[in-house]
Amino acid sequence: MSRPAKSAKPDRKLSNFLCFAIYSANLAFGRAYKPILDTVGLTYTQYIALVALAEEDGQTVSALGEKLFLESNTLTPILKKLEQTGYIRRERDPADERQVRVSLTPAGRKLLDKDLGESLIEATGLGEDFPVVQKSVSRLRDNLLRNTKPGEKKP
Amino acid sequence: MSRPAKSAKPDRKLSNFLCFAIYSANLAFGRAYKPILDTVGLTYTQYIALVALAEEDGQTVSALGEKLFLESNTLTPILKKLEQTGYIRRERDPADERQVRVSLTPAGRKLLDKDLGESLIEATGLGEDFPVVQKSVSRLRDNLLRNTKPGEKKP
DNA sequence: CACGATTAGATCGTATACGATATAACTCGA
DNA sequence: TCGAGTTATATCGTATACGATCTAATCGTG
Repeated sequence: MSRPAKSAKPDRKLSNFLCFAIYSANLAFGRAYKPILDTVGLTYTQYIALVALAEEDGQTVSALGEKLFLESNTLTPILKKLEQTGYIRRERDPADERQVRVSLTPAGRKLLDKDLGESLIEATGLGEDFPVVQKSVSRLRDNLLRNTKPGEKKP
Repeated sequence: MSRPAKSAKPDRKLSNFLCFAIYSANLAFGRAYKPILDTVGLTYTQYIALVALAEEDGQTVSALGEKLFLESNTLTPILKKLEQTGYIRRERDPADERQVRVSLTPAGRKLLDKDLGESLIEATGLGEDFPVVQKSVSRLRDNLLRNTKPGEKKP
């Protein structure tokens, strides 16, 4: 989607598309994190999932999915991999066998103490705009999700 | 990566991670575009590739890849799909048979005239901040790519 | 001009995303 | 309480991303 324009014919250039800016910035983050995460045997998404898990231990797959905006079809394989790597545990909730509770292992907790992304803060070159951009993009995401919920129209 | 903090122990919450904001905003864009793009039989990435192609017809795969920050391993299958769907043509350059020139078909050009993302501008809820966010995120991307080039260090 | 080095695309294997569907566990009303 | 409906997770098929590698075409240098 390109930026708003008063004129009838907006500039249909890639560089004016906000969606492309986000898309390509996401690629860039993935690449920036790769060499760092390779040292601990994690992928970008796996790392993000660990951070979400750190906020609250013993979450169900759906709860984690709500934080991450992902569902079980995507999350299950990722969590299985993280379990296999030894950073998390997955166990059925005895009180409701449908649910799977996910928790950090000591290895997982130790990993998160390292603050692996610290070195990238400077690499963004945003300086004091950092929190502003972070908030704008989060707001953008929330608005998009709310305003385009499947089958819904805005009032 | 979380936002900068003066304190020794920054808030390691998901919501403070710029990379997560970008990651999830990208998911949100993909979902927002889906119902629109479904009507013309395109995926999100395929659509972005078409827009990049519209900037200049007859580009090589690498040239397109530079605009999109993608390489042939990702781009080739996408372009083959777009050819199959009838929106582009792919042909070896007679002057250098290694290169593949990609061009829009009339159907592809017609599609791009429709301005499919227009309706999402409002859904971002950014209002007049739209171009500001677009530029900040693009800058962020460029900085990340420049400052973390494989094996390189900043001076 | 021959031949090793380089270049452009393509292919393959792995890891996400995600719609559609499957499966097992729980809920709730007749 | 029993069976229909619901819920939580998992599975499957398709489409990206991307490192590693392959192949064919071109280039460069002796």
